[in-house]
Amino acid sequence: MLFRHGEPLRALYVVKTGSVKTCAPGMNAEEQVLGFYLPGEPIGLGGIAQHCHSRTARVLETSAICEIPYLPLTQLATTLPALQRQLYHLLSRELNQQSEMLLLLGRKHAAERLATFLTDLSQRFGRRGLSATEFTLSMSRHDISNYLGLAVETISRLFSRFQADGLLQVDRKQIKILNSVALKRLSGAPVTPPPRRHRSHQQS
Amino acid sequence: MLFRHGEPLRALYVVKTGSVKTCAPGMNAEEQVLGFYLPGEPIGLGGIAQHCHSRTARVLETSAICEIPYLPLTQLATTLPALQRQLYHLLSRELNQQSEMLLLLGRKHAAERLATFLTDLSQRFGRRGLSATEFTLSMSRHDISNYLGLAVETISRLFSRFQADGLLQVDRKQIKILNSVALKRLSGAPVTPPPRRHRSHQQS
DNA sequence: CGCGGTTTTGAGTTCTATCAATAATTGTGG
DNA sequence: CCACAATTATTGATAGAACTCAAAACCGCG
Repeated sequence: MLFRHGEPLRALYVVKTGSVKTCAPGMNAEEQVLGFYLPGEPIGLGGIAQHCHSRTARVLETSAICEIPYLPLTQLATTLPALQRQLYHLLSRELNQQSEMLLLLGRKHAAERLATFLTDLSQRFGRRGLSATEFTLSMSRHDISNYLGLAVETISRLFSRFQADGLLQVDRKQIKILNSVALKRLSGAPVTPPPRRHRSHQQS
Repeated sequence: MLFRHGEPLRALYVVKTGSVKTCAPGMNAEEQVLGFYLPGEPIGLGGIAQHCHSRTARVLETSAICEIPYLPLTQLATTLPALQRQLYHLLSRELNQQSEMLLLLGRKHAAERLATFLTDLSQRFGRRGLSATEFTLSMSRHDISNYLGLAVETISRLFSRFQADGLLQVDRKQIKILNSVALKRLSGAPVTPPPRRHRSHQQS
C-alpha cells in the first residue's frame, strides 16, 4: 500500500512501471475503487489542499513508484508559476476524469461501461507507447466491477459476450481488442439508440 | 445561463441568493447535471487550469450571483499564499464532493440516492442559517433524476413513498423533513444491510 | 377556460444483482 | 513437484429494482 486515506500527505507519487488503484471507504465494509493509475500518471493530487490523503492507494502488481516529497514541491511552486499552473492542471484533469465517471455511472448501462473502460485503458496504454490493442489487466474482475458499479458476474458475462461478438479476445487477464471501432461506438452514444420494442403486440 | 461549457473563463461566480445547476454535455443530446449550487457556494472552479469552463452553468430561479473576475484573482493569488491555498482548498472540495457522487451512483440504490440528496441539501441549507427541515426545491424532478442517475418516475414514486412512510411531507416543491434520523440512516449504510431473501422456499 | 408543461400513478418489461454451483488459477506446505 | 486449499472467474437460474411506455392529474398562465 502506498498510502492510506486520512494519512498526512508527505509526498505525491508517479507510477513508473506497474499500476495502482485508489479507493475510498465505502458504506458497507467494502471500499469503493475510484481510479486506476498506469505508468506516467500522478497519484495523490486530491489531498493537496487538506494536507492529508483523501484516498487509499494500493499497488496492483510489482511496481516502480516515484515519490515526490510534498513540502519541497509546494515551496518550489510558490516561486515557480509554471509549476503552480501544472499542479492546477493536474488537479483539474482529475476533476474532469471524475466527471466522465459520473456520466458513466449515471447514464450508461453495463456493456457501455465496460466498453468505455476498455477503450480508455487502450488509449492510455497507447499514449505511453505501449500496444493499444493488446494488454494485460493488472486489476481483478472484482476491482473492475467495483470501479464500474456492477457485479463481478456481470463483468464476466460481458467479457464472454464481447468475445462471442468478436470485439475482443480474452484470455484471463490478457486482452486483445479485435474491433476497436465497434468497441468505441458501444462505449458512447450508439448511433441507433437501443430501439427497444416492448409491447410488441402494439406494432402497427 | 451563467456560462457555457467550453467558453473562455472570464470569472468565477458565487451564489448570493437563488440557485444554480452545472451540466456537462452527455452522450445522447440530453446533458448530464453534475451539481447544484446554493447561496454561498462557488461555481466554475473546475475550469481554472484550462482557462475555459468545463461545465455549463444555468440558474434555476431568479438569483443574485457575485462575479469574481478571473485575471485579477489569479494575479492576486500569486502574491497571496493564503488565497492560493484557498483556491486549492475549494478545488479539492469539489473533487471530494464528486467522489461522494461516485459512491452514490456506483453503490447506492434509488431510495438511498434520494435520501442522500435530501440530507445533503438539508445540511447545506442548515449551514447557511436557513431551515434544515423545511425548504423548497428549486430544481425540477427531471433535474433531480438526471443528477441522481434515475428516471423521473422513480423520483416521483420515491417522494410518494417517503411521504407514506412518514419521512417527509411533500407539497409540490415544498419539502418538510419529518424524520431526519431515519432519512439519514436510509441514505448511508442501513444498519441491517437489505436482508433480501429470495429463494424463500429454501428457508431453514 | 383551455393549453403546454410538469408531476404522478399504473402496468409491463428489461436489465442486472443475487444466489448457487462449477471451473480455472494461484498459493502453500509436504 | 505435486496435492490440497484458497482464491478468483465463469456460467446458469431466478428475482427484484428500476426503466419504459402510457395516460391521467395537476399546475401555471395567457
